[in-house]
Amino acid sequence: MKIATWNINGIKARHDNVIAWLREAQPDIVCLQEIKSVDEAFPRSEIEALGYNVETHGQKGFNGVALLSKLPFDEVNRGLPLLDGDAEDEQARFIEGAFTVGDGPLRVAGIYLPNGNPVDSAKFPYKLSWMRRLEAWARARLELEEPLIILGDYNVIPEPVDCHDPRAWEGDALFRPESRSAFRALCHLGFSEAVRAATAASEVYTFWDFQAGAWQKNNGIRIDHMLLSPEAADRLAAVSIDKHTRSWEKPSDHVPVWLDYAA
DNA sequence: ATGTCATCGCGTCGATGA
Repeated sequence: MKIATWNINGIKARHDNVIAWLREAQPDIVCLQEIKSVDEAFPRSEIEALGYNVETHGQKGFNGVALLSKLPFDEVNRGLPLLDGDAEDEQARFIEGAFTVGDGPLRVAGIYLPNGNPVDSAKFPYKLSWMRRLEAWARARLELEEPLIILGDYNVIPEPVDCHDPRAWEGDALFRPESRSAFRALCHLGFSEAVRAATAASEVYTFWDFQAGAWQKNNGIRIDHMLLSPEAADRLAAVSIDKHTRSWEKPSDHVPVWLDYAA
């Protein structure tokens, strides 16, 4: 079965592209980020008509995540738990679904990790604290020893090979040592990162900026990731990036990334 | 590193976020 992530950069602007891609790619489970919509404004019934169960965690104007699944949801959780001392978090960036695949469980968490720029603002510490929360949550989930996939827009460029021009990203929140180190710490809990489990190739990107002809110059970055628990990694059969959607009319700046999971 | 894009607000552009 096909499990995918896509930062669509607004469901209102991307409505037709999302429907077209669902019809074309036929994914079984999809995590969408940046729906930029409240739950009531999400085109739920239209996507249900394509055979999906739909769960959203939206907010007005910004952020917002959704889970679409051809399998029924056994459980849905919205929002990443806080740690002791954390302030309330109003931002909709996390949704988790539990499913039954064959006779076993599968957990899928869709995340939209904070961008963190500019680094001299409160946004950067918010990013790092969000990553600490994600690590704590993931650590607890791993104790279940179940197939778990955490996928979405991580807003982290893991290594220099994951961007066209590393020097241009020096100092950026996506490439700061603190961000990369927190991402590595998460992986080192025991996750396999699907794209790098499949290939060591360079110029493998998932995002191209709208500005300065980034797409035409292939000036991209790899920031949309899929992390698999050991139980899920055992079933990883293939990985792919739907790069062609970046040249569609009115594209998102991100493209869908997906894996084939042996059911 | 900015040649862009999406959204909101009550306004037909500016602020904000990425």
